[in-house]
Amino acid sequence: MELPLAPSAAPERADAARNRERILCAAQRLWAERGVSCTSMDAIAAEAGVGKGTLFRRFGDRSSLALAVLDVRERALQDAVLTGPPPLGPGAPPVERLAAFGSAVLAFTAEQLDLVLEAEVHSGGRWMRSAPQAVRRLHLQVLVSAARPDCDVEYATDVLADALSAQLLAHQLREREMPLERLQAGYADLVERLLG
Amino acid sequence: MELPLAPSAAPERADAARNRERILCAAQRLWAERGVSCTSMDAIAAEAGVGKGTLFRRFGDRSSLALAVLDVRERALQDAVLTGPPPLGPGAPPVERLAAFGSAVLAFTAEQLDLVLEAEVHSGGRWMRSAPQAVRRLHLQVLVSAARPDCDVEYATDVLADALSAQLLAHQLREREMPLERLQAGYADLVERLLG
DNA sequence: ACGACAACCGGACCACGGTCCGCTTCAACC
DNA sequence: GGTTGAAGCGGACCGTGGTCCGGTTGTCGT
Repeated sequence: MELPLAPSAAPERADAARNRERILCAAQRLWAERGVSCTSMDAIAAEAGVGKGTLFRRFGDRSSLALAVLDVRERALQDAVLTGPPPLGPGAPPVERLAAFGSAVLAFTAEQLDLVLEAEVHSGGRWMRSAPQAVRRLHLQVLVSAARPDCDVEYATDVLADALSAQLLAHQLREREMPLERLQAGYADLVERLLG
Repeated sequence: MELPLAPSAAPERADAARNRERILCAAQRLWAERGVSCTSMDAIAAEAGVGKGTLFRRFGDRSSLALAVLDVRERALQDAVLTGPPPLGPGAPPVERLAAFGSAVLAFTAEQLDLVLEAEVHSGGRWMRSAPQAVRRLHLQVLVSAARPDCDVEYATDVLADALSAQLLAHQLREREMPLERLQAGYADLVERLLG
């Protein structure tokens, strides 16, 4: 979560770092134990032994905190995409990579649905601009462009990104009770139809 | 918003009906004047000359009120779909009807983006189950099924419905500054690719 | 006209997310 | 070690969405 956009960014003070870690741990623990929607920010601050102000200065708001908690796992996924074995990693044809990417993201999101929902939904469009989402989008766009440059690449990318949203996934998984495997297959089919 | 699910539902008391109307008007007026996100429920209750409790008992919560305000216009769209001229109404081949439907919904949503966002986003998945959304979904599903019964109809329906979501539209319109016409064309292309 | 009951009303009340500002603590430099 | 300036801290505070319950008002049967 440290964002040293410029290398000249001031280093973090020791107590600040310690508190950040404590908050992250507390959030992870409480959200896992009591559920995301049943855990207030006050409770997290208290669990971390920290004032409310500290929490909010560090993380801005609730959905950003969720994003920060997700960040570690997200990096693992990014690594697998950038340097892992095909078809998720480089080496396979674009359409196959897209299907594999969809599968991976769906699985990732399904594993921690509530958390991703928190980050994605209650953030007034900030989600789309968040770092991990931007990376995902870029990856999709590159592959779409490689598979079928003769179409509206941006629009196709939007559709493929949106089909992986936590909201849609939550609806499909919980309301319509569609199993994950079916959604993964459906996404693969969508990719094939759209770009194949 | 009266929901006489069973015809035997108790009739509405006169003052209750009057208050419901006043609230609906006040909400419409204030939201139009000051913007959706800048208008609190307190303000609406005050403008309507009604207690807060009345407002919330009638409409449950903020997003449901937004839904109620949208309801009138939604009906017009439904009529056009069910009894209007082709290609939006009956008579055209399914793929063309789907493209026309997408166009209409996108235009409808774009016209009142903030309101639809309010109804769609801040409602913990209740949006998907709302009456208008259910009708839209059913319509999509029938057409998809007619156009291409040999695929995962439910999944395709989900994708086509999701591609019309206000969140995606807001992102495309505001963040990426894609003009509405482009999105309508993109949707038509999506339909063609997916089902043609 | 009147009484009785249910539906309805309204605003006090609560919990929560988020802000603000006076005080504290760190760390860098003498 | 002492001084100093700034980064950091925490909890009082605010506005908002949403709930609750004692009092009121409409409606219906007589």
